[in-house]
Amino acid sequence: MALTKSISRDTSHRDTLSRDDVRASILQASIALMNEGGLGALSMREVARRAGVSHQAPYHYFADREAILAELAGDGFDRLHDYMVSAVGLARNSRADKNRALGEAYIRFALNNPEVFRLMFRAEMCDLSRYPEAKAKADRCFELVASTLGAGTGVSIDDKGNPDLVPVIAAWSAAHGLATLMLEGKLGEAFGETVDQREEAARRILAFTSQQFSR
Amino acid sequence: MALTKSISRDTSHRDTLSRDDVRASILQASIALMNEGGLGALSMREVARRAGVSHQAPYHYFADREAILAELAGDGFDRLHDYMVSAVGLARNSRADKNRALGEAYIRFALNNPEVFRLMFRAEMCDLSRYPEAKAKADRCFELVASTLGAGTGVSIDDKGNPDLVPVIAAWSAAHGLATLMLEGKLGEAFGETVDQREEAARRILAFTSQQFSR
DNA sequence: TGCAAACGCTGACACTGTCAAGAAAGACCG
DNA sequence: CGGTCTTTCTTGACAGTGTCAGCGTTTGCA
Repeated sequence: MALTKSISRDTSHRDTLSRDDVRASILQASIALMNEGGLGALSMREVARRAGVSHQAPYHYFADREAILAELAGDGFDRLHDYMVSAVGLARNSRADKNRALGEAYIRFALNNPEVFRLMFRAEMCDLSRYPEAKAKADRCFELVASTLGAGTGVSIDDKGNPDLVPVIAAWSAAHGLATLMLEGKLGEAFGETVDQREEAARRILAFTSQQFSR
Repeated sequence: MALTKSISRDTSHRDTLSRDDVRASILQASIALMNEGGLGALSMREVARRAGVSHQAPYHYFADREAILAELAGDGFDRLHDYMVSAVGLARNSRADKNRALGEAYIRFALNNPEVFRLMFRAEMCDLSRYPEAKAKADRCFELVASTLGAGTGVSIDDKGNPDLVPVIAAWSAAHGLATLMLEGKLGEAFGETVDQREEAARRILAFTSQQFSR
């Protein structure tokens, strides 16, 4: 993960901060701000203040605000990937179980990391096409979803040789929509206030959906 | 609709703008800005500039920026309601047809009004609990969804006398997730670039979903 | 050693949302 | 009619933002 990478020139004997240290502290301050006050509270100047550098220093590491957001989004996709991989790995061997585990992991990630989830799925926050690294991490997530769900729904090949993504997208949409609606509070408080209660509610709804989708 | 209401004190003999005219022009400028440059481009000062008033005038009609957004969101929910009502009315009598028409209308609205759709479903944009009028309009949409889909999936009543919303939310999530993913460009360009092409793709996916949901 | 690049700072600019205070104009009341 | 109150709208200010420019200092390398 970008935050903890320690590959750097050996500058540990110096008492000043190494390049990577500064970069890491900028990212760490960004994450803290995002989690405390939402994406709106993530300002370049406040980030710099928290990182203990001048308001201009972050520009030596990131071209602009969007570049920081892209880095955070990339990390988010990596972590979502972890969530999903381990959930699918733990699930029993049945395809239906793996599919449900995938959806549950997706929603668990969203509820536990609301701000970064918003960031990851909002086009105007960072245009991923301008940040190939982050885009690759996003694509990796999509491919995991497609290969897991695709295997489960028996993806067919159309006459052009492309796999039929319709069932994959349908199932992904169901999980993504549920995550989004819960995150934005559009389902009311009927489903509990704690994250645990909301996860349990999401599980029930997801169970219904995946039951419908399994024939 | 708030934009066209003309109930006002009779001040038409004056050559200056009436109160409602100013209010309407502020809202109109807000909508134009939102549609031109996204929600980020909707600033109080630019709105005032476009409406031809001083930068402070809008504060006599709206407490703050959020109040304008709440008004726009309310209008959006009214229009979404119109979309859905007329689509369901036109559909054939079968429950499945009405359900599919509802979902298609939902997505058509989202694709044709992307910015206001984003606004309507983002909690941090305007806290609807602070704007009861807009909240009522949102609730009206949800009730329409619940009554249409509920009738279609045979809503059961739990032991506390509450209807079982699980199937309703599951179906709503599927449509909402698809709308969101398409809107934010997360499904790639594989589904076409024009709104028409994307609507057609959405119809195919929605058709698959509703087929799965109908037993 | 010398030099160029990387790094970090201060200062400035245009922009934002919003508070404060005042001016103009209509409404209400004696 | 005169006086006062309220609404409407103004200009001015303040703190905050993202980011460009310019200037030192440090670093890595030839």
